[in-house]
Amino acid sequence: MNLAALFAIFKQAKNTQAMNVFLVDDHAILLDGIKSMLAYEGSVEVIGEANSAEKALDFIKYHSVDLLITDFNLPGMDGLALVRVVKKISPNTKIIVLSQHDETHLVKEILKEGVAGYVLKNDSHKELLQAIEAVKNGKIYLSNDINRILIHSMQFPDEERLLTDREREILKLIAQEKSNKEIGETLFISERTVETHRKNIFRKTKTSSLVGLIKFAYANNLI
Amino acid sequence: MNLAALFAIFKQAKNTQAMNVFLVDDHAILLDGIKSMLAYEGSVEVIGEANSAEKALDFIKYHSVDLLITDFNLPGMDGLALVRVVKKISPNTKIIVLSQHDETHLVKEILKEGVAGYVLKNDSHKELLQAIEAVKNGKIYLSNDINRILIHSMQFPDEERLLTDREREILKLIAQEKSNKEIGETLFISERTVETHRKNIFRKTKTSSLVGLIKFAYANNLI
DNA sequence: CAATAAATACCCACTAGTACGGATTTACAA
DNA sequence: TTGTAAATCCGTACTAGTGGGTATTTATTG
Repeated sequence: MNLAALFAIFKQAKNTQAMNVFLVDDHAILLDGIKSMLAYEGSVEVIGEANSAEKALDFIKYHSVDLLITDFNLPGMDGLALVRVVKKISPNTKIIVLSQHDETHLVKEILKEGVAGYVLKNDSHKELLQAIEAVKNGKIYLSNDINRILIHSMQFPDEERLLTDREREILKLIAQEKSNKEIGETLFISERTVETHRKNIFRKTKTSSLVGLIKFAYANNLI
Repeated sequence: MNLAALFAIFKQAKNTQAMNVFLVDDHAILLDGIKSMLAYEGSVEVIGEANSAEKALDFIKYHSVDLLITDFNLPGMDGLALVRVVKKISPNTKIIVLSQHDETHLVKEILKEGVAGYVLKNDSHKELLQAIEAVKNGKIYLSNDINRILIHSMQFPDEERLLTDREREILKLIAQEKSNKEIGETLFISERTVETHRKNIFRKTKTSSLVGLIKFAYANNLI
């Protein structure tokens, strides 16, 4: 009998009402690490994993999942889109988002979708375990850093909506290598209007070069 | 007595010649995951961890480390720089690089420094364990994907040196929001020369807009 | 109702960069 | 030695974008 088997017995012994968990992350190492970490916990059982949102949906469509732990950045369909679909097709599935991102805008965006937890990859594993525990008890769990960010955004509400929706839309098109003219044609507005938006975007993001703007777009996950 | 304690006893029992390991990654969750994963392995003992290259060096300066497992992307000093310093101050320390990057150029760059292993974060944890096992036996371990990349680069040697050193240097400066004039002043060359390089960079990278170029720079870790 | 924010649109002057072009020196490999 | 690659440099014409304005309409909010 090996250690893993021995371990399984112990786990089962203290396992009263285990919650089934499905993991999504494109980094297999991280996935394995979390699985390994959860193996110590009798309260959860990992029933599956996927390295993309699409594969995760394939599973969730046909299986009942209590808890979904997903990365934000995924190849193809991203974490936000996954959350939206899961909330629709399986409303009882709780979701914990595991992300690198601590930008106010992104955090708020995904919290609006009604996720049960948000933990940063920079946080220790204890935060994740606490989040799982909280979710089991029907609570919402945000890691310390996220709480701090949200409080900050309440204290300085002007920072959060830096760019308007339209400006954001235009910035995305700029990042798609479109010229002002093309953007105007795409959005059915005059090139002059695009220029004005562009000026405002530069002013608001405190950048003066296109390069700086693209960096901003990267930092804010607009690319 | 809890499970962890019980586990420690088993570990010690089968522990013959454990290798001490130091981990470096800026994502605490990943760090915790790997630690948890290695806890099953009697052959290695994690003696420390750090979330930055600088902190890792502080430790390595005063302690003997058999194996260093480090991320490539780190805040501040990056993995490549860390490897170089460690190879200098502690030549007997073996190094396994754990990275998201599979760009030929980056992989070759770090392999040149004489690391003992290179595993992608996309690989499963088995690859990492195999790498550790190989390193213990004095071998060099490259994960499957990395091997494939290296073989590909041998088959298509023209792809790897897409940009010359000078062009790379100039691209970095472009990405730092410098104008052609400023770049010329920085490198003590004429603005015209910078223009020529710029043209060549655009041609070689098959991009036509600055935005596309910045994206290329991101993809190739030049930013 | 007044004030504000967002989206729309235009003018003018200016500059940085683009797109052609061509050219020289150095170094290294066939 | 001949050829190639890399790095250096220049001219001219053109365009896209920058920076400075101003102004209108619509919607929201105090």
